[in-house]
Amino acid sequence: MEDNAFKRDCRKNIRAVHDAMDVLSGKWKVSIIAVLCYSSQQRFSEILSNVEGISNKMLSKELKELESDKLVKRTVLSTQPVTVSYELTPYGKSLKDVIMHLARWGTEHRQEIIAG
Amino acid sequence: MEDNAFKRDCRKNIRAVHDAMDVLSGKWKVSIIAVLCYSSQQRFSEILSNVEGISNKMLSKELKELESDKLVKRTVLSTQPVTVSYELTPYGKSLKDVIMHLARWGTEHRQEIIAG
DNA sequence: CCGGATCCCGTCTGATACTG
DNA sequence: CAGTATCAGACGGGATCCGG
Repeated sequence: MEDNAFKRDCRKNIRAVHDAMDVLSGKWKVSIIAVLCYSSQQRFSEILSNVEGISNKMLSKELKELESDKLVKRTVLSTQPVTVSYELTPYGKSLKDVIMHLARWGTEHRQEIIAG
Repeated sequence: MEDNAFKRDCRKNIRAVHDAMDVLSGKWKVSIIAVLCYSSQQRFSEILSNVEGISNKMLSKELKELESDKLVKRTVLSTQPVTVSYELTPYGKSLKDVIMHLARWGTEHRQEIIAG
C-alpha cells in the first residue's frame, strides 16, 4: 500500500468514525438503540425498565435526540391514557451490525473492563 | 427462540454494550484508537495532528484514561529532547474490528448524519 | 517536545417533584 | 403513562501559561 493512499484512507476513516460518534455519543444512546434492536415497538416505560440505571429525564432527552437524528421513530397511540411507542427507523436498524460487534467485544472483555 | 432465553440474552448483551461504552465514551477516544489502528507507534504531536480538532489538554487526558484502561501503552524514549510514543496494547487492538465497522457505518451514512 | 496546572464557563446529569 | 420543571453539583473542554 502506498503511503499517500494509506494516509488519505486513514484520514477518511477517522473522519467517518468521528461522524459516527457524533450520533452515538451520549451516555445511554447505544444502550437505548441496543434495547430497541432486541424488541421493536417499545413504550417509554418499557425502555425505562430495560435500560438499567437510566432516569426518565435522561431517557426523554436522549430519545428526543435520537428522534431528531432520524434513528428512532416516535408514535403516539390514542389510547386512554395515552401511550407512546418507539421503534428504530430503517436507518437506525442499520446500526444493528455495529451494536452486535460492540456487544460481542463487551462480552469477551468484560473482565478486563471491570478490572480497569 | 424462547422468550425467556431471548430476554436473558437481551439483558446480557445490553449490559455488554454498556460496559463497552464505559471504556469508549469520551468525545475523542474512539478517534484516537482509530488513529492508532492505522499506524502504531505514534508520538504525541503526531496524534495531535492526526485527530482533527482535539486540543493538547484533551489528548493528554484521554490518552491517560486509555492507558489506565490498558488499551494504550505509553513509552518514553530517552532522546534529546524527550519523545513519547503511544501504541495499542493487544487488548486495544481487539477493538480494531469494532472500529472498522463504525468507520464503515460512518462512511455509508455520512449524508444522513450531516443532514440530521 | 511533551505535556502539567490553572482559570473559567457552559453543559450534563441525578434527585425529586409535579402535570395532562 | 409519558413526560416536564427545577435545583445543584459534577464534568467537559477551551485558552493560556508554565516546566523539564
